[in-house]
Amino acid sequence: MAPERANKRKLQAAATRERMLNAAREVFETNGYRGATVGAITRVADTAHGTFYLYFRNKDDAFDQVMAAMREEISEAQRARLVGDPYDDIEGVVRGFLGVFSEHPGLWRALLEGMMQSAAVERIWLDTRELFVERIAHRIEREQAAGRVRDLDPAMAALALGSMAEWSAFTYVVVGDHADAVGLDRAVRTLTDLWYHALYGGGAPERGGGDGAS
Amino acid sequence: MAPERANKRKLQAAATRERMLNAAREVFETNGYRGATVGAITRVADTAHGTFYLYFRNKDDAFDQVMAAMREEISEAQRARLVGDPYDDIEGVVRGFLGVFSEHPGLWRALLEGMMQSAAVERIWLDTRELFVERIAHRIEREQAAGRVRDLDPAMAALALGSMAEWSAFTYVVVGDHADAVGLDRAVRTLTDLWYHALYGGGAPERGGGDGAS
Amino acid sequence: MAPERANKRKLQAAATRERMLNAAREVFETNGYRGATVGAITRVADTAHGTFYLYFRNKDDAFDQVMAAMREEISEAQRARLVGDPYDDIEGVVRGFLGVFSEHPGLWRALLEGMMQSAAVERIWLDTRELFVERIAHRIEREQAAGRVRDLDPAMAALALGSMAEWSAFTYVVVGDHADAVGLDRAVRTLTDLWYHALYGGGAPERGGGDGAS
Amino acid sequence: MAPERANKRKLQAAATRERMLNAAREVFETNGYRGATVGAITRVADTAHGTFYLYFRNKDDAFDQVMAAMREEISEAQRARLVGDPYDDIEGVVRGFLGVFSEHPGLWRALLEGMMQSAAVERIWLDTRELFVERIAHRIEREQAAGRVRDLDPAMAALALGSMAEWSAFTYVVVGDHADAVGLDRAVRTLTDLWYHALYGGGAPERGGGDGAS
DNA sequence: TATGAATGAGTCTTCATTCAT
DNA sequence: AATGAATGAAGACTCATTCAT
Repeated sequence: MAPERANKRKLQAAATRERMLNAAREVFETNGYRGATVGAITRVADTAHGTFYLYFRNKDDAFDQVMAAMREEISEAQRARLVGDPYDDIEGVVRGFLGVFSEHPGLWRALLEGMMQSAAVERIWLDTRELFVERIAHRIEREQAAGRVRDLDPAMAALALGSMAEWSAFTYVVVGDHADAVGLDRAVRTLTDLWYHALYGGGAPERGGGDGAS
Repeated sequence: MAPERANKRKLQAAATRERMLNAAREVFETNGYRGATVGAITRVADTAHGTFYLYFRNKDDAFDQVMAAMREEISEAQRARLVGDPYDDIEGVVRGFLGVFSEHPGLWRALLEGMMQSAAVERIWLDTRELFVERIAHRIEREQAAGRVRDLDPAMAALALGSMAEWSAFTYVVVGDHADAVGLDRAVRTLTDLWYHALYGGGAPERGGGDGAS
Repeated sequence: MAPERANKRKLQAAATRERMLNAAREVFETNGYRGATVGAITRVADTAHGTFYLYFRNKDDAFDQVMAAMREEISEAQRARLVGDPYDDIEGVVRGFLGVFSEHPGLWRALLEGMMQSAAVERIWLDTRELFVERIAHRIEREQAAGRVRDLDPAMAALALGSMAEWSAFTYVVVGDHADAVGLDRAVRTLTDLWYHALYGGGAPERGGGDGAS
Repeated sequence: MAPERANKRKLQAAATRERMLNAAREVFETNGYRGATVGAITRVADTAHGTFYLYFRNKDDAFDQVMAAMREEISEAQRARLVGDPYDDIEGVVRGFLGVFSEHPGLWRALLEGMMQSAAVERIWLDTRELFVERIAHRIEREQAAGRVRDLDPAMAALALGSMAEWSAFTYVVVGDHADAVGLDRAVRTLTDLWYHALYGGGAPERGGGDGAS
């Protein structure tokens, strides 16, 4: 009997939590980080103002939880393809990047906005970015070990290539608003091509520098 | 006499304007976009609160004027080296990017912060970025015409490479706080190397895609 | 069986009540009146939030119950020594005062804080104070009847001497944080001395006034 | 011309400040420390909410300024009579105490309430109290030097006698609401009498202790 | 008896902008 | 040209209390 009682209440609470989380996502998505107010979120969630603080410690925490869900989604998507043709792999990564940005443009904008204002959000962003960059770095190291990629600082190169993808995606998709299939494809092709050649691109320049990172 | 007096007034006004502009730069630099308040700026400029609105329409306008000065500076710096060895040229561009970020980290942070919050600042950022990207695109086109760079969408490629440099710089220098000579050098070398190979990198991948943009 | 069960329930309830009361005391002691929140109390008591209202009508009621326990303790302590040498008796009373304050400084602070905010707490304080003042007044009357103390309004004098002890104790022990043995002793000696002379102090002033209250 | 302009504005500002300060005093007086809200103060002062922060750093600061005015008033009143007949002097001090409390009962209540909640207000109270206690201590020392008062710790005795007056006043006048002339007189007479005898009271008790503080 | 989810009123503080002087 | 007093909207967070389970 007791468990039933508890169950019903827990169910209701879970429903509220979900409503609240969805409301938070929606509000951050449309209003940006600073523009998202607790009042707006509870209005959408259709709860009392105070209820917000039952599920989130504060605004940053709410944002963190929203982003955690997205991080999960990304991680899942990236896990998929990992071994195969280098070119295809890169294309997969690039497409993944652009896909994430085009599916949640508002959220990324909010993340980038928030990281400039709140140390807590900066932390969230760093965590999210690590997902990408570390994976890229490992991949580069593996290819270097296999002798397929020249000598380069893997961490720095990963940061650079990840930055290329991230900021291109943000610039082109979020700011430039090119989230249509055509625009996306154009971006994927060019980014993949550049990325591929950047790593696997043939001979060193005449006046050495390829060995600069050694 | 009257003209002299008028002259004197004008001179004084110009001095106030300069003091105000410098104060604005300083405050945006240290406090960020949102953190910069009119009160802080006038306090630094040592003027009355209301005087701010004599020289700026509003906060965005002040930021615009601050960034315009920096834009000028950048433009100047980039104009310098343009023809020469491809590798050296790229290194120059990359070094320029990183230099700008490491010299005004707070201002860039403020720019990036502001662009997420204000359409006006977004416009400022777009203008500033154009300086870089357009120049890169032209260069790529020229190199393609000379047969030294393969077929690629020049605009998209410029956006991608510019993004790589911009976001790497921001991530590494501003957020990561690697503004020391060693860190900067490491970044310059790797970015230059990747950029160079991305464009001039040898043979096409086995399963064509380099021609994807054609 | 039924009675046993009922018994068991009652026992459990009593245990919960005690836990709750102790928790309340602890929280009032450390957080003050306003700073003591229902949440903090239930957290310490390790019960659900709502359980608080099973044992207390509200915050004031909880405080009342906490203070009732202390009042009991004080009453006990004061009952002890009552007849004997006047000086010793006064010293006993004074020491008692200071002892109570130095043993529960937080609680007294909370009492004094609460009485300014809540009529209910003011009532509690008045009740607690009566314990002291009335006893002092009786004693003065008795000594007057015995011809050992001059003519004075006993109620007013009791209020005055009680105030001296109470506020000295609060000021010196609670606010001034002199709860060490040395500080306490210094206070006891001086207070006793003043109190003694105030009542038993020799001749009337030249320009009568000792008979003012007659 | 300029000075005239400035003058007019300054005059207006001074008027606003005064209105605000009076409003603050009134609100603290009637609502107590915690009950006084910025909104209530600006409503009474008939200004915008934000104007409050033009004249006060925050609530504590407002309270401080209100109390500073009262402190001034007290200091003035106490300065008056200092040398003369011991009994008269004490009566003057006692009457001063009670007068202050009976004229601003709400303010004292607020002070005592606030000091339990805010370290800043505690500081204010300590400052205010020093006015009284230090003067009393000096007086005692002088009388001891003149051989008219027996050996007693002057600081502790001053604290005790000041406490008697302060807390009696608070208890009797503010809480007990005896601010009428009759009640006040009754208190003044008894307090003066006790205070006088406490210091100048005849022979030491049979079982020494008067020299306890030596 | 016990739980704990939900409520919503209440408060301080910041700041861009205006305008009379 | 310069001043600086005044505005008032906006927003995050707390907490005593209730009530369905």
